[in-house]
Amino acid sequence: MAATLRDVAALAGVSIKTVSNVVHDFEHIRPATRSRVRAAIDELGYKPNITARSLRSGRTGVIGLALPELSLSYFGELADAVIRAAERANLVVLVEQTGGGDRDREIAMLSSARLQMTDGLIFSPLGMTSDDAQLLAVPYPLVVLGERVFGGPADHVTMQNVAAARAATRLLIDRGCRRIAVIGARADEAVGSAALRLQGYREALAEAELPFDPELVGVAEQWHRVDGAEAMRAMLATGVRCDGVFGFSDTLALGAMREIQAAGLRVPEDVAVIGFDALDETRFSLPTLSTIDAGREQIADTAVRLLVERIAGRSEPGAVHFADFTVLQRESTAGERGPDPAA
Amino acid sequence: MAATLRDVAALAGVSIKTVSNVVHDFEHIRPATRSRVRAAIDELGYKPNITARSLRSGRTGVIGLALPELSLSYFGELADAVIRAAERANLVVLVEQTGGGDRDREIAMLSSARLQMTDGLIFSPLGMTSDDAQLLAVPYPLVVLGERVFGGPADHVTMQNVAAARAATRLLIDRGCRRIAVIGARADEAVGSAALRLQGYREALAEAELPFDPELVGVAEQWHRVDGAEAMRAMLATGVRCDGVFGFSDTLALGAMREIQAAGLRVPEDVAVIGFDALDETRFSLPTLSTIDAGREQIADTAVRLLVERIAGRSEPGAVHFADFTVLQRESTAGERGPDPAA
DNA sequence: CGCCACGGCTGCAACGTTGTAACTCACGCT
DNA sequence: AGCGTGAGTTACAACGTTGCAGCCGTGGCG
Repeated sequence: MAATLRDVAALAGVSIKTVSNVVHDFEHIRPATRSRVRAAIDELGYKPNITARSLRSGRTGVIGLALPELSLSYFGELADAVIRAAERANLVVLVEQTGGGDRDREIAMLSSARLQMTDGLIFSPLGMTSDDAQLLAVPYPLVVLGERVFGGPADHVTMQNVAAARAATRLLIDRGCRRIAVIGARADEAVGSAALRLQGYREALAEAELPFDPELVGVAEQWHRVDGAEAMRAMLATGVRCDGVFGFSDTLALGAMREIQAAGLRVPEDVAVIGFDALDETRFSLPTLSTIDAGREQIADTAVRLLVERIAGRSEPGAVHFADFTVLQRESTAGERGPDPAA
Repeated sequence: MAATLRDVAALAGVSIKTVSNVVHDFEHIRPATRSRVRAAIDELGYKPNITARSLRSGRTGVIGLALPELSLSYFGELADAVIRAAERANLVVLVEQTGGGDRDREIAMLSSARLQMTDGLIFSPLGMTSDDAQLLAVPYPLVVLGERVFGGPADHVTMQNVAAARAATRLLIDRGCRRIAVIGARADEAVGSAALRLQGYREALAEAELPFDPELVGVAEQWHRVDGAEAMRAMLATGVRCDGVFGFSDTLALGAMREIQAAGLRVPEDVAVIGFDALDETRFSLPTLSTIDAGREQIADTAVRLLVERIAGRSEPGAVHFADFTVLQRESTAGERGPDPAA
């Protein structure tokens, strides 16, 4: 059995509370008493019982992180960042998976008994919509990530999807691309990353006075690599030609790039490609993939900071925070494209 | 404030203990009482306080998972599998990162106060060695994963590295490869994945009576994609020729494959490539990458099962469990290679 | 008829910690 | 001498739960 305050107190010949005071570096303790207690602590190898402390204080020092799937690189990298940010705040992270966009599981997670021992939750939904916003009125501190649910009663940390997508598209336009395909649109989606990035794409086209061609919109309900490949293959098969591709995620872009190359086209000479997310692996594809760093580290830091503030009871929830983004120019959009000979 | 047993008891006009009995589906309760208590529970929205229950019972229902980095795909997928396996056992997972092979951090993790509220730990070290085995004698249930520490006093779940590496090499040999390079050896390593996989490689060569050529051993201390690319580039730069490459991990193999293609060689026609780990993304590379599924799901299931047994106090620790492996034959090793014209 | 068994329920103590109030000195001031 | 002050320490209660012993009443059995 592990030693308790009582054991230490008995050995040191003081009261339990004095030992507790020593553990907490309380000021008014005689040096002699302090060292006697310290010795007893060392001798018994005493470690405070966190569970008892939690019961007493109402805090566990644990925060929950609910996200779709760790095996998706984006969420693996996000969890990495959240855990590191939490560690800096002396918190530890309990990770739950909701599956890839399973709305019911996401909603169930919000009232899961498994989260009881958590001081608060960072929640990244993929299946809920703004219609479900009122479900975010939970009786514990909550910070929501992502683009699925807006207008809820919780703090919200998100990225500048429209502006970042506009910048990505603009990069292709500046490089000389005139027929730019997107990969990753969702058929029935009004909110969410896909809709916002599509909006940014259209804004960039409009700014450059380029026409919007529905044939250049590749639909992909899931955003795995295979989905990007299939969408690209389908587009190429219909004979639609493009000189630039904007993948709404890096995995989509990498899948699409594979199909472009398999079709005998060169990247970036024939088709330039840019992704979104700045996954580590984009630095090592062939060619290296240009992408958007939408501020994942900053999102993790901000989410943890907001959650800590909410746990401490400071500030009112409901604010929306946008992270900064960066365009990462790599090989897949390198070079300058001359005037289009076919135009 | 959340409702407690006391509140429910007062509302239902029964004792606290009766409410507790209802919550726990205790048998001998009059239906009338039961429904009255149930109604009070619903009215107040009572949820048991897990922290208090933990203090009383000594169990938290939380297990720890300590691994190097979630942003490495292998560990992201491992964590995914562990969390799913834990969920089936009604456990929730607290994830800690030790960094990529930081021995001191790994050792510190074993006695971290942050794990106090955990019933046990699944630990995947990357920097420790068998010299540190006695450090695994911790006063809580522990299951160790991986190839770094053998002979410790904890349960151990691992993969059949030697046999699986032999099978991977054998696949290349059967395909007709005669000069097979490996990527991912570590200079100073006696134990660990690299050493074991190198041993399997050498056994397969010996079986086929092929010579072992040190020039074909590519060193890579880290196993990111960039390390595989660099090792391969270095080997190609020295003029060493090979017709097959066995990457000790999928990321290494994918990095190596990129360099092979960048050098103007075709995969699999000029050089066949096989990896190790069966990462999801190997299904979507160009060409798709043959690899070894070393039994990640089974490892996660077994680790959770053993930990549960140890928490329950059943069985003595110290056993080593080996997962089954599968060879996944894909495009990167497709086709039959004729007799080597240069031979 | 007396006793036991048992269904149905209650009260108390305990898990290990911490906040609050209070106690005991020693000291210095009036 | 009497009193306030504050350092050093302690006792007690409480956080919300569950195990245990035990209470009361009813019905069956010898």
